[in-house]
Amino acid sequence: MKKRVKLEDIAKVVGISKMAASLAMRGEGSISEETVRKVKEVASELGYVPNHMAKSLANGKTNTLALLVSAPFHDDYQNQIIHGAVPYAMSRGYTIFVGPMASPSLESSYIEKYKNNMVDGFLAFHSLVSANYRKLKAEGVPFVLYTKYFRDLDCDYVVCDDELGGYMMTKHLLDLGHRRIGFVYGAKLKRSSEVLDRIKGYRRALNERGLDDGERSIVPFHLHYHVKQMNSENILSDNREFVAWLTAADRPTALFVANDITASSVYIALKKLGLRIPEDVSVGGYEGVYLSSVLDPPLTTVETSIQQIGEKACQILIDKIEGKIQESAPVQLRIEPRLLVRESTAPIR
Amino acid sequence: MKKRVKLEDIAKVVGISKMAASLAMRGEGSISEETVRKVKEVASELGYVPNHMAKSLANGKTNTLALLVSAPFHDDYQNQIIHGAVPYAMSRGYTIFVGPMASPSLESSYIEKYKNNMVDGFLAFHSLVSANYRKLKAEGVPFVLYTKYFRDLDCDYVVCDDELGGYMMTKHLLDLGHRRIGFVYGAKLKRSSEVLDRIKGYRRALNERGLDDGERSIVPFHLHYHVKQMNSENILSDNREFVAWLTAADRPTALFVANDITASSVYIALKKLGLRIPEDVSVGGYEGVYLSSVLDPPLTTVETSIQQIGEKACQILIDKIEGKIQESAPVQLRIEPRLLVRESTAPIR
DNA sequence: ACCGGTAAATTTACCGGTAAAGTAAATACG
DNA sequence: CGTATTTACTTTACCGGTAAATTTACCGGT
Repeated sequence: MKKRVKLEDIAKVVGISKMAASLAMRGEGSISEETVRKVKEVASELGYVPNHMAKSLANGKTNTLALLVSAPFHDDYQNQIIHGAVPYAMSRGYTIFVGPMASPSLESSYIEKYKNNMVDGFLAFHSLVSANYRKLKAEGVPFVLYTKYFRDLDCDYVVCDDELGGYMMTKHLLDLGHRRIGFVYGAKLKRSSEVLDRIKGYRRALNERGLDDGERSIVPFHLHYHVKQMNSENILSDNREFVAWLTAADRPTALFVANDITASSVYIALKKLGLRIPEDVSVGGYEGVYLSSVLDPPLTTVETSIQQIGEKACQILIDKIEGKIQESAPVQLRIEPRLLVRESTAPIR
Repeated sequence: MKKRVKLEDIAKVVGISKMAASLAMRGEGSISEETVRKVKEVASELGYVPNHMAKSLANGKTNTLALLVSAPFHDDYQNQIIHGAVPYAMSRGYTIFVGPMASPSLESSYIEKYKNNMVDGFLAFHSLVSANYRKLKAEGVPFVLYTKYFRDLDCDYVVCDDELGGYMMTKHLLDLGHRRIGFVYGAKLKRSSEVLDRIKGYRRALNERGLDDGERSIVPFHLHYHVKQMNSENILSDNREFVAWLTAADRPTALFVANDITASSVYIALKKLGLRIPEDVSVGGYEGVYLSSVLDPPLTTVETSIQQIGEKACQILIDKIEGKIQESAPVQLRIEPRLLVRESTAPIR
């Protein structure tokens, strides 16, 4: 195995100092066109590849970001974030570490990596605890949250306009004639900003028609991520509140489920209860992931451009890192969602 | 912002040379217990965090791996690989770059990163071209393939025992009395090792009953990844061969679909054709991703422990990098799958 | 008192870049 | 024509570690 080619080798061939070669390669400083040409020629002849570690060590910048993703995730939400962020980052010369937060402690340990000089900043799908990020902010470490933000911490984020999305879906159901519209959320996501905002939009729409009854029509749902065998009895016994409500005389005629994957579980539960979608109950979802399109019937949902969220978040992060965004006020973006009407919602009978 | 603490700072406090501090921190060389204790104490007091870049530059090892994942992927297959690999890697002191192969050219450009001294090795879900990996092998760069391997390149890999899986599913369908069993694969995956092996198992099972009719019952299926609106007319018009076959007099009574996500599209097509699952056609899938459990009816599938594949592949890669595996013969692992019988397959009527 | 051996460090050099300051020759300016 | 400014580099020092060679001190044995 022949030794790696380094700047010095090029310099020697061209007959200049390694510093001149360095400048020539980067097109900085004042180096004659002639020399630049020669250096680049020799570099490609010798197959020169810059040593990233040396570069990073020298200028204290790694051109690397950490992308913290949620776990477990069984739809393609996080995939799409990755697909939005990574290629964009590449196009700007950055690589991305992906950190699935299999356990809460992992989140902190990823964040520790920053301290090792491994990354220049974070893209984060945060867990409930804001402490980690409060610390990052205090230390001036660049980070951008995606999909959900902290209500008690002012920082950069890119999210879907969930309040609007919540409003749109509820409006859609109201327009179909539904009056008893339930809101169902995955029990574990209880108080995430995205759920809270969707609820806000939901209640605003109800309010406009004087139908808001507070928290009463908002119920949690325990979903089964690891349904390997279809022992779907569990799905009913684990959701007594939900079942009681759906079998009551004044059961809701429509359900707005906080996200598609939860909706997929709700579908199973409704079918178990003998309720047809949409004849007996209309169901609306949120996210617009692939999953929603293969459910039977195809799920009406609020589609958010997930890839765009990933890309935008990445863009903001890099801009901040490179000082292209100066204002001290945080960048807070809300991407407008789109109502995607399919076959799981129908006029009330 | 106060300056980072470095080894020299610790050394100065303890009153030794920075080299001694370095050795003490790593527990190498011969440093007195007393000194080691003191160094570690001071280190934690001062909040010392080693500089990863400096370390890497000095010893030519980055403790970083690249994980190349496929794209687009709309189920949780790649997620599970990530979840298998990343935490395991962390536990051995490695971090992982994730590279979605949004375009074929990206694959090469990720591989180039190795040359920048950015990673010690690769975990790869390869595209069809073996050239890249042939080159890696020639250069002695460690890499482990997962899920699919090259038939024309002898290297390390961890895959599902797809021949066995194919056999198991086909046997299951035969045992249910089916005699005309079609094999359906995603048109784009045509000749990947995993599909070929599943076909091999499928044909072996058929052969045992003298039912193998060669390639005739093996048809491609064009699936719709981006079904945003449910214009599922396309799904039929894009799959004329499939439709013709399923509407013929001697249509298959069972379909073995090469993977769950394709099966989800096949479901839609079958429903469009007015064929009930499993009453009219039994359908079997492969992979056992979450998606398969929320389809209606829940899909009978061949479950492979995807996370385990990710973890194993990572383990082998790290072992190779660290020289814990010496034999020159490649490590080639086949993880045994499990038949997961749900409701999409039933005895022939 | 002399020797080899070893524990506990230290010194030197290097990994492969970059920033900052310095220099020599060419060009511009009043 | 002499000085200021550019242009095109070079030199020096440093980023924060590590490997390898070297030093120092102490030990028991003869």
